[in-house]
Amino acid sequence: MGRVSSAKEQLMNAISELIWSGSYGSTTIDQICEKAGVKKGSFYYFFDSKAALATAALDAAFQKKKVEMDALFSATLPPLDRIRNYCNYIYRRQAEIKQTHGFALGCPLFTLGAEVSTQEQTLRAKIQEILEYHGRYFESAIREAHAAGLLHAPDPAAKARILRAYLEGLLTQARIQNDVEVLRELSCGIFDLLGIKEAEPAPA
Amino acid sequence: MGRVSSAKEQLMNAISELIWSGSYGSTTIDQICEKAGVKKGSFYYFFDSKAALATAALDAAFQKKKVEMDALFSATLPPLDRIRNYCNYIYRRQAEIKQTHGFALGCPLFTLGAEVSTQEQTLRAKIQEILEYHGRYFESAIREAHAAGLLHAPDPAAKARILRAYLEGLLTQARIQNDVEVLRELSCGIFDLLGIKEAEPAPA
DNA sequence: TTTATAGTTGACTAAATAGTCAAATTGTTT
DNA sequence: AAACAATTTGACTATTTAGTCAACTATAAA
Repeated sequence: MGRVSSAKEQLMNAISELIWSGSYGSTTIDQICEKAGVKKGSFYYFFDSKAALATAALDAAFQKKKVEMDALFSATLPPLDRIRNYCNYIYRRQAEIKQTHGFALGCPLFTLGAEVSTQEQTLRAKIQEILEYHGRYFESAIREAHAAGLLHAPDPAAKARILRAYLEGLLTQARIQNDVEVLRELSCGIFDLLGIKEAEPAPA
Repeated sequence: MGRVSSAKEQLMNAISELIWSGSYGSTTIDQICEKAGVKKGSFYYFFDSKAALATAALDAAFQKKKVEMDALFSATLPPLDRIRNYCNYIYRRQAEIKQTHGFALGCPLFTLGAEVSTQEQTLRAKIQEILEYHGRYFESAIREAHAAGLLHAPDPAAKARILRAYLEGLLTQARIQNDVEVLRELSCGIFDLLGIKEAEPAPA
């Protein structure tokens, strides 16, 4: 009952875009509302603050992303292929972003986390939660690869953390240098870290 | 002639602290001035903008840091010891920061770079310059280690980039999780990436 | 078609923020 | 000690920003 609205979704999309292409601190509520085509009164009808909206937006974005991740890390694939898949996916995606936005934007979660982690604790907690979730895809693939004797990783969780540090570091380098090409090294480095020889770089 | 002043230095120290412990976007000129014990008029007497001050501050901070870096990567040390040195230094330093600030702050350059790279191009350029400079310490150590047959790295520059991506990724993880302990894995991961077996974690 | 409910609007206030400037002050040089 | 140049100051303006609210509107259900 009552009228229905897409304002919530509009606002979440708007803040995601603005933070990713700029930063959390530099996006104002007015900007968000304008981009969303929603008046400020409606903003405050749905959300208490910018931080609350951002938190909700992260959740919503991850629900969408999860579908893609599940496909890339599908259990039907050999475990190392899942990781390779994901590396290539990241390169392609960032190249696409650079094409459309003019900037290599890196990982929205990690960038935002680095910015707000000392200031917005609920946001920080949400980001940490999602990042950990991402880690599980790696952990599972590594565990399976280890069991299959494809590599030596007695502590898959630790290995996954290392891999993700490298991955996020490289993505952030891409953002800072505004250069997607640094991501060509992604899969090489990952397989280096896994102790596996793998010559071919990401396809162009 | 005329009077002398420490306001410039005060302002540079203040903005460095504030950005590191918070973020670029959330530190205001008023805050900077207050922390520096300097009136806003003086701020604008010395600097055109927050971005200009930040750029100057990065330069100044790096001049100081360089002395430490030169010592840690001293040519008198075996090349792999330099890298191990630096890893341990980072862990100790971050632990110290967490002690005094209550937060693991990570790398100020990387965090700032991630935040502003799409918005403040002169800042971005300066950050990139300094980060590249840091990379040279690694590159040189790796080249020397390779020449000495301590590891296999035919492209030391590429290897250095990979190492630094991992290093910065891990530091940023420490910031996001507000947990220094993730840095225990730093040297293990680094030596993994270098293709060297090394069991012992960072000392407590 | 009424009614209750969910959502929208714009006009408003208060506070924070960036940026300016003429006058005052202080240290250096002669 | 006079003159000069470098720095400081506080009081100012203009803008941006967050946040509020009562009146209004659309829709689903009764």
